[in-house]
Amino acid sequence: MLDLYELEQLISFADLGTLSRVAEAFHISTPSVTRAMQSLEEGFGVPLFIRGKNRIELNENGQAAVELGRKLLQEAEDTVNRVRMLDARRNTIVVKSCAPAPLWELLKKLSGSCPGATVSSSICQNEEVLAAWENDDCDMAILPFPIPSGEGKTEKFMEEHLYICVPPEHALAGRDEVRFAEINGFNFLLRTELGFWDLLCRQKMPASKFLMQAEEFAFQELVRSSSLPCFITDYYDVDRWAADYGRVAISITDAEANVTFYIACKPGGWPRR
Amino acid sequence: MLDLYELEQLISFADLGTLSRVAEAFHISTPSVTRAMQSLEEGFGVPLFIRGKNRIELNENGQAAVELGRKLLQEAEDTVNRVRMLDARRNTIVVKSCAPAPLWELLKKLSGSCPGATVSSSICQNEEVLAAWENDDCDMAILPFPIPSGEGKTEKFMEEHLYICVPPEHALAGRDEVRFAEINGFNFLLRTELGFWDLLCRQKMPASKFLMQAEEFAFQELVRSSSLPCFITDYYDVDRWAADYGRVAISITDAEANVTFYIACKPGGWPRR
DNA sequence: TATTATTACGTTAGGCGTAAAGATT
DNA sequence: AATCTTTACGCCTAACGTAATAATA
Repeated sequence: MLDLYELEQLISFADLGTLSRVAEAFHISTPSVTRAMQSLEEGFGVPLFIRGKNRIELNENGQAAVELGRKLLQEAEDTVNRVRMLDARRNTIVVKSCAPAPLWELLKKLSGSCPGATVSSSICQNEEVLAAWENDDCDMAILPFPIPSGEGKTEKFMEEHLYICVPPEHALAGRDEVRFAEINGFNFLLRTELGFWDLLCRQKMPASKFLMQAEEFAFQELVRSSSLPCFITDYYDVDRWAADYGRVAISITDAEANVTFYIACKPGGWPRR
Repeated sequence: MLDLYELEQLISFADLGTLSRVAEAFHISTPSVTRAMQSLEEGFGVPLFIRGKNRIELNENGQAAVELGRKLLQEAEDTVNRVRMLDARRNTIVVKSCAPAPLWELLKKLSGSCPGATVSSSICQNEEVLAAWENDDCDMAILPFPIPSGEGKTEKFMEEHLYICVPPEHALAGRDEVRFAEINGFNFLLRTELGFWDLLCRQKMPASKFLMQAEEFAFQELVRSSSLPCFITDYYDVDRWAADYGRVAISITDAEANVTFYIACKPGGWPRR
């Protein structure tokens, strides 16, 4: 029976050129390597080397064994990796969401209903979420529209309403509500990783520029210290949030700013089997 | 590192259903099998079994490992077999000939020039020889016409002339020479394994029937005891051969009965490297 | 009771490293 | 002298089988 460890040494020999270097690389003695190569030859049943008194090199069989052996080792590695992947995939709930708030809401619920489960979540654009859902690359999908779902079930999950948040001295501060068209052209502070909100803002306010901030802390400092408007949603207590930063919140009335999120779940409960 | 022996036991377990049967099949003790399965689980890094107190079965990981493992084991086997094949192929000269006589002649020469070599020879029809030559499935080819050969070289090898051999009381016994058309309709004794001669006879003498004899000894006895005509060629001493069986030899004058054999050799001498 | 998996345990075979030999550059 | 492969040899681990345990059908 072929020994993959010995085969690995053979391949290392092909790469390094001398048994001593193989021994060094594997942290074993040179006699061990010699014996491994002899055992390998025995296993193949044909000579693999041309032996001089103190030189050894691959013959044509050996070269073929190395080439085929590389493939075999790769396949062996793939074999265990695939099983591992399968296991990992089965024990993790993969969630793709188009926005942060409904994802957080879902994670909250999951930590209650599936306390042990590993959850792998990511926020991305609508199309990406849809693609993942259709390719079975996720177990749950959150989108701002009903999800066409043959298998599994899709249902209304939550609503979220968008506000802008401006300092009291801002031109719009006195307003009760606004429309995208009115704020198009203003520059905004914006968090990254907002999923479909990001794209929506750029589409509805093509004349605006957005100062992206990846870090929550940096974002908060900018909100506090600058007079640039930013966004907030009713996932938070909007008025208290605005007050904390010395600002006022103004509702956006466009239909697109008032979103209903839908969630789809693949069938088969947790943990799977 | 994955141990193929352990993997083989896992697969055997999938087939046999119980560790005891695996132990029996491998002629080892049950604890050995238990340990092998534990070691395998360790290697994969994920559980492969659902364990009861005295029951054990594959879980989903285990089933995947079995399926992938089967492939891997097959590939491991293929790996050593291919190297073996390569070695065998390199150390044997494969000869395909369309007829016995030039093959024997070649073998005689090879035993002189390549005393150590293993020679694998076979006699078959022209098309088969040509196909083998073109597919690199043989090192030397013998055919009754010049061989179209990009690589290697082709040259005239020998001539052979066909005779019929009849008892003195036979209707044709007095003739000096004959043509196929004249002997069409007579029934003949014929050896098997004659390659293209066989087909030639059937084509030139469609009205004749041929009593095929696989064994040389049986053939000779029939030649001696029956009055059926048979064939002989000048690869032997035709007159002496005929006399030994109390017969006379008559030359066939058709062009097709007087053949020039050509031989083609793949490049690269012997032994290869 | 018969079968099965697993643990415990003692023995042994085989694998490893050290040391040394032989050879080459 | 330095490097390299291979053999010899002794130790020691680790793999194996026997026996025992526990549980099930």
